[in-house]
This record gives sequence, structure tokens and C-alpha cells, in this order.
Amino acid sequence: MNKVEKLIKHADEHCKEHGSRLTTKRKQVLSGLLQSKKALSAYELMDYCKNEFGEHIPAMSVYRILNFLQGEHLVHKLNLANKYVACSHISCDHAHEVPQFLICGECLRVKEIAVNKATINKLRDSVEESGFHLLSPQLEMNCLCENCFHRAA
Amino acid sequence: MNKVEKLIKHADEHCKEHGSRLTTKRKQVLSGLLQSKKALSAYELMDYCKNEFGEHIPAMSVYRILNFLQGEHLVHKLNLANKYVACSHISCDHAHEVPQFLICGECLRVKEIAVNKATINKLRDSVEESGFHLLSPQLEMNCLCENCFHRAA
DNA sequence: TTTAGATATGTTATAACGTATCATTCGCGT
DNA sequence: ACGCGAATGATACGTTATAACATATCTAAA
Repeated sequence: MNKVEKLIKHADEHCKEHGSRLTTKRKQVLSGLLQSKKALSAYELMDYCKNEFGEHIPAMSVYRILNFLQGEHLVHKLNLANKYVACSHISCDHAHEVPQFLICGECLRVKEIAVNKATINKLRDSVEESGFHLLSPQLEMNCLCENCFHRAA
Repeated sequence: MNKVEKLIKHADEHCKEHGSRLTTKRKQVLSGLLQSKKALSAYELMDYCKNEFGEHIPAMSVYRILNFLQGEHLVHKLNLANKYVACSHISCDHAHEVPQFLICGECLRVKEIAVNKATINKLRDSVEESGFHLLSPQLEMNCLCENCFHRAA
């Protein structure tokens, strides 16, 4: 059993515990994200399922499946870029910190990092000072990854 | 001369200094953003110009105008939301800090704040540690504004 | 003042992302 | 096997954005 399969299995159990079902198509979409180095759009996932499994999943269903997976905390949506990534903590059971994403503007490679809690709290303080209330401190930052950075230089 | 008109005048002079021109349509688009409490899409700006000035500016032109205004640092694009706001520092001449945006998820009201430079640098450090290179530290945060927060509560 | 070049805008087509609505099928308990 | 609710399919449409090419307008030099 390879790495992706193990993660799928883990996700499957996670869903069972919550009384929800990780169906075949949901597994296919999730595995698309798990095997990808970069963030994928709903339409790219459609193509992936077509090519990899010969399954045509219409756009509407892909979006529904992505929503479901987000609800199960298995997938994140990157609002910069309008693309999706598998949560890098699928295999941890502990509740994890709020995710922070580094998105390479060239190749869309994504890294999910943990930012020092104190720094995030400082940010939150700045926000509250101005009368707004932070909903989700998920930050998405426009970056270049190491590869693309060197290629550009 | 009202507030918006004053800001337009200021922007106009700013452009002249840079050898660029703030044409009538560019002024109309900019004034749409200046008078609005919330972030607007290109298409909403199209409608605004139609209703307010009887000018039909096709979508393509609105996008070009928005790009121009961004180049002049008169307007920011919010990548969360895919909408546009006037820079809240149009009337300052000093080069300003990197903008940070608080976006109300309910009403799209936007606040442009300055975050403590040290906090931003901490963030940048976290990023560099993971091998990525921050392109623009413009952060956009999903919030609720005071109004919508109380209405929701 | 005419004309050439640059800048700005218009037109048309199309790609990419996303949702509303209603119909159908699947999986599971009885 | 049957019926119910969850999941998926099909179709149509809305929204955001850009490409490619045509036209208009402004400006500065001949």
C-alpha cells in the first residue's frame, strides 16, 4: 500500500467515525489532491479523474465533493488562486493549528506551514483594534518556491 | 468640491507627475471605488459608470483601467473576493507600508490597516525558513465588520 | 498643420471558475 | 424486495478574466 492509499484509508476511517461516507468518487478526488505537488482547480480534478480512473465526474459534483472534503477537514480551499489542496495533516489525529499557506505564483506548488502562535496573535490584535473580527486566521501568501526563485534569478 | 472630487484631483496631479494621464473614464472608475464603502467587481464598476455617468465602458476596458490604476498605486486588487478598492492613501504623498486588508465576509466592507512592521517580519522569517520567498506581504484577512458581527450575534 | 507614433478604448470571442435547479441513482435499514 | 435519504448527474446559467485585433484620440515633431 503506497503513501496515498494509506492516507485515503486514514481519511476513510475518519469519515466513518463522523458518520459520513467517503465514497469512491470522493476518494478519487481526494487522491488527486494527495498525489499532486501543486494546488489543483476543480476542473483539473475533473480531468485527473477522467485520465486516471476513466470516471467522468461533472464539475458540479466535483464542487460538491470538494465542499464535503472541506467539511471533513481533509481539504483546504486556497482563495488566492481559487484552487484546492489536501490538508497536510490528514494523518494526524490531533486538532491542528490554523493553516498558513505559501503559494508559489509560478508553479502553484503549495506549502502548508505553522506560524508562531504569538505572531498570529499580534496580527489578530491589529485586526481587533480596528473594530473588525477575524473569522479565520488562514493566511495565504504569494511566494516563489525555491526552484522558481532560482530559475527567475 | 466634495471629498471624492478632492481625491480625484490629487490622483490627477499624481499621474501628471508620472507622465501618465488620468482620463475621463479612468476618473469615473476611480470615483466609483472612492465613493463605495465596499469592494467592487469590474462588472459592478461597469454598472456604476452606466448609472452615474451614462457611460458604457466595456468590461475589457474596465479591467485595463483597473490595471492602470493599480500601476499608479491608486487602487488595490483583493484576491480574496476578486474585487477592487481605492487605496486609502491616495492623498498621502509618502511611500506607505505594505497594505493589509480586512474584508468583511458579509457586506464586503474593507478596511486597509497597517500592521506592525516587526510582526510582518516575523511572518517573513517563517516563510523564508521553509524555503519559500515572499513576493508581496500583502495580507488579506477574512473578517466580519463591527456591524455584521453584531447583527450575527 | 499635417502626419506619425504612442496611448487609450472598443469589439468580439472565449477560457476558467462557480452555482441553481431539478432529475436520477445508489446504499442501507427494515 | 422496498422505501427513504444521501449522493450524483445533467443542463443551464452567472461571474470573473484575458486574448486578439480594430479604432479612436492625443501629442510632439517635421
